[in-house]
Amino acid sequence: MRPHKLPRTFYDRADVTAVARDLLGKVLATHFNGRITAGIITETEAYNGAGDRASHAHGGKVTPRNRIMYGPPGFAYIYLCYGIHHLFNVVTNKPGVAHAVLVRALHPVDGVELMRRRRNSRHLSTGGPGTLAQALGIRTSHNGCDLLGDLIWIEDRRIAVPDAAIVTGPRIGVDYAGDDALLPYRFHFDPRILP
DNA sequence: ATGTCGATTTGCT
DNA sequence: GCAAATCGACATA
Repeated sequence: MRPHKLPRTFYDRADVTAVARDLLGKVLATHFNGRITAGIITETEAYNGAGDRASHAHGGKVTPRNRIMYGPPGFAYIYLCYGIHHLFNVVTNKPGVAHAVLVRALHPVDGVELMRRRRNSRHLSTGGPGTLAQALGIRTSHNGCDLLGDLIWIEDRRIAVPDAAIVTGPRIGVDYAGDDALLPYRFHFDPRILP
């Protein structure tokens, strides 16, 4: 059975926090050099574009780095953080509206051995935004990748995450954003509830 | 041209 | 618990 990729309409929504919540339980997959690695999304954060002081697009500013966020929904925004970590985001909403969802953590399901090798670590950890990108082989060169293409996609495997299992809270590492740092834009759940 | 800081992780003290 | 790693964006000169 071919992967059931999320349609463009999934990403083309006005409420970026709704997309962030609905991404929990979906499966993020990469297919590089004939090898597939994938994991269930367990943690996300919404970034609400121009009006959000924590967003790279705050105030509507455009740079070579963040311009992909202003494009159509369903594309990958990948940037380098602290000079080292490749952070993976999903662009949402209409062109011109720079909404994005940061994928912060995964529960590995496919290609676990390859993920471990990429991490070059004894323990496979995909519990942070930088480590999950490394485990999936995602790099800044994949910035702008179409999530309905064959390199990186997100699929629906009908894994239900009940509202009661979801914890909502303020985003991580955005203390500089003033009041916006307090917004409940972070969504996560404990992967131990999974079958 | 130079300096500071960031949507972080790791290893060493 | 702290600092190194190290690049893009921005402020200051």
